[in-house]
Amino acid sequence: MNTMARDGKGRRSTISDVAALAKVDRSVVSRLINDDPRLNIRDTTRQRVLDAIEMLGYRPHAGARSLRTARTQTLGLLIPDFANPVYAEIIKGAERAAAKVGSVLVTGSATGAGANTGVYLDLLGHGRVDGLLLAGGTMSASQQDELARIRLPWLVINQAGPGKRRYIALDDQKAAALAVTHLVGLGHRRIAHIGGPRGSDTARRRRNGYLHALRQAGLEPDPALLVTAEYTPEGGAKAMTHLLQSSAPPTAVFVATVASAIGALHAAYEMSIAIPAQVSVIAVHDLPLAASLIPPLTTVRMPLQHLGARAVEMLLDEDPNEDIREVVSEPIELVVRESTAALGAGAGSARP
Amino acid sequence: MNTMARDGKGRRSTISDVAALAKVDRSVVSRLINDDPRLNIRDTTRQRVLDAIEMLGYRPHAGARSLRTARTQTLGLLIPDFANPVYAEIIKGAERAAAKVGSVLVTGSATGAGANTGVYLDLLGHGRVDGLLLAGGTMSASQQDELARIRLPWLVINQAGPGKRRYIALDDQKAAALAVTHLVGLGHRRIAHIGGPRGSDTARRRRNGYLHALRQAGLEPDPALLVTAEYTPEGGAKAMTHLLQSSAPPTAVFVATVASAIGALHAAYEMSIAIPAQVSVIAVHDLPLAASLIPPLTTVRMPLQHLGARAVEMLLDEDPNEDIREVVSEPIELVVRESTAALGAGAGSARP
DNA sequence: GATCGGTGGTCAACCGTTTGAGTCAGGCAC
DNA sequence: GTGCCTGACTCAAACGGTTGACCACCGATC
Repeated sequence: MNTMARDGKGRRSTISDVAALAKVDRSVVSRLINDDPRLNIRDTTRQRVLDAIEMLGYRPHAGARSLRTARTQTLGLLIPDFANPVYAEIIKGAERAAAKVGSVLVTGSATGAGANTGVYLDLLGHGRVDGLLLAGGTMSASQQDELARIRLPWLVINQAGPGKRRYIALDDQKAAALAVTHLVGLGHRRIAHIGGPRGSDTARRRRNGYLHALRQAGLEPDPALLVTAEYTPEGGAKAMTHLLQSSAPPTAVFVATVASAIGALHAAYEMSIAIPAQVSVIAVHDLPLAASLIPPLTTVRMPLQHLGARAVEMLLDEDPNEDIREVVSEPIELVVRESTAALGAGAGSARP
Repeated sequence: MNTMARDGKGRRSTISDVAALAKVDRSVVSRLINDDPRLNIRDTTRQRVLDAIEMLGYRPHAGARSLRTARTQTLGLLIPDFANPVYAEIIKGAERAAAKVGSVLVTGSATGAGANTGVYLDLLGHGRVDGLLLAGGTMSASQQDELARIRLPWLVINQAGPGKRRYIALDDQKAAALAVTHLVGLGHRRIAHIGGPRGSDTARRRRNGYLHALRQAGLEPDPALLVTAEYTPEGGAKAMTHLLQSSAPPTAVFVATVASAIGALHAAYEMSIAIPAQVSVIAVHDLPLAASLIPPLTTVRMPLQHLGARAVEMLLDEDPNEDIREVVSEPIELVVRESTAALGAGAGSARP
């Protein structure tokens, strides 16, 4: 009997197929696969059911289940671009945290949907995920309202500030201060900043941290040393070229992210300017890549995986109607490699 | 009336709430949002319904819908690791293709699930996605059987070979031949290969292409010049160091992927070996990053975005019970930058 | 010999949508 | 006046699981 559901090209088998084959009620099958403690079952019966499941290749239908239970065991993460390696780290942490609570994390990028977050909000909006994480990018107030209206728990990653209601962010200001202080400690006075794009919240905070740390060190920021760039190698290269061509170039550069730093190093190479002999370079985010650049890049390590994991936890634990504002400050630490050197160490420290 | 569903902290609004508020039957609402051609509706009624939807912030419940229609408008993509930038390109292409047919692509990585693909098969298995794309990694025959049993359309990206039943892959053999031929054309005879990890299918095909192209050029492959490495900078660095320390080092190296090439360039830098003056380096995959390496990396460009897009199309178009074997060979082309040079061009072409 | 408490299940309502089939009022042809 | 059509809806049965309530049987207890 029931071979139709087993080997036909036809429909997938359902819980009723399993129940019929095992000669029990559907509810027994359901309680068994969910280990419902209210289930009392003979070992022989249990085995019959398990055999039937195996024989039919039965998997519960996620839609039906979520319809009844109002839970999907799925979390969504929306990022602007998979090509930015920073997100790979955040995703890794978030996936692990999700797995720990028996959920699966699915990630999508705004590029695919024509940079239109709205499309994803529609598609993921209701009954597909239990919560939505929004990383990077920019979020308008109306988009926040929209999210709240949908009654979906949500959390923004790395966008802080007074206009935001539910976020978790890294302490970018501290990271910037750490970088600038390192350069100052090496004797640098003309310290430039290749910041992130306008509108980016992390860029704003790192820039503030840079300005603040300079002043703390008794240095007056020079507007000519403050430029912006996309978070890409191309952006970083353009900005670095601009800085190095100026009449009074910096002796050290604090780059807002490692992707831009790759371009910055490359621009210096193209102009035959030795790093760190002539110019020191330091960047935020200690990605695996950083150690393999030429020269190995001095960075400020940020707890990206932790950020992703913590975001998942808060999304699930906190009341979806309350505001969330959390800033992660630990551990943020300097990783000194070969792209920074003391001012005036001169060509002596340059590689041949 | 019905304020409960609108502004209470309570449940999300359903199609019934909308119908009640607009004083029509649920079916009218349903047909309206799906533009069912069988719907005849007065303009005033239509507006009432639209207003009710807007007022309640109504979104259809994806689970209920997929339960009824047996479609989710969602496709899943499983990759081994988000840190590998090759996948960023594939994802981009796949997302765009999915969006074009009104679906959303969600991506997950095996790392999050403890490297256990099985977990994802369970979670995504049934009723959550309309089809599953599996990229990279390795797939056993039993896993293929499992997928077939679940009756979910699936397709493997970049794993070809006789044991595989449903795949789409790039012509890695051609890419390898292009690389080797370029090096041979520059006069190189001792050409090494830093291949991908054992078990990787792309690695196997690139290695075969390398061996075949060498023989085509009348060169006998030297086993000492054939090493393997993980698809990471660290892996590439280790392999390169090994090659360069040998008593008879190569004059050119064909690296299986750009991530490893980053490490290879770095290893040469650490050993003060000039690229390309002393050793030429070429790699597969022309990622944006390649142009920003030091020196800019000569690569073989592969249509990664096209691969992702085509995978989505085939997943949806082809009969899920038939085998699929497609190899994409066009466009695959050489991108010459500065990491390769003619044999014996000597230190003259090296940068200061 | 009626009652009690497990044990090992069964029954049926419900979750939110979709969709084939049916209803009903009004207009038109004959 | 009857029949037929059409426009504008309404009705109700699925879809596949979950879960609180219920039941039949059996051995033990009072």
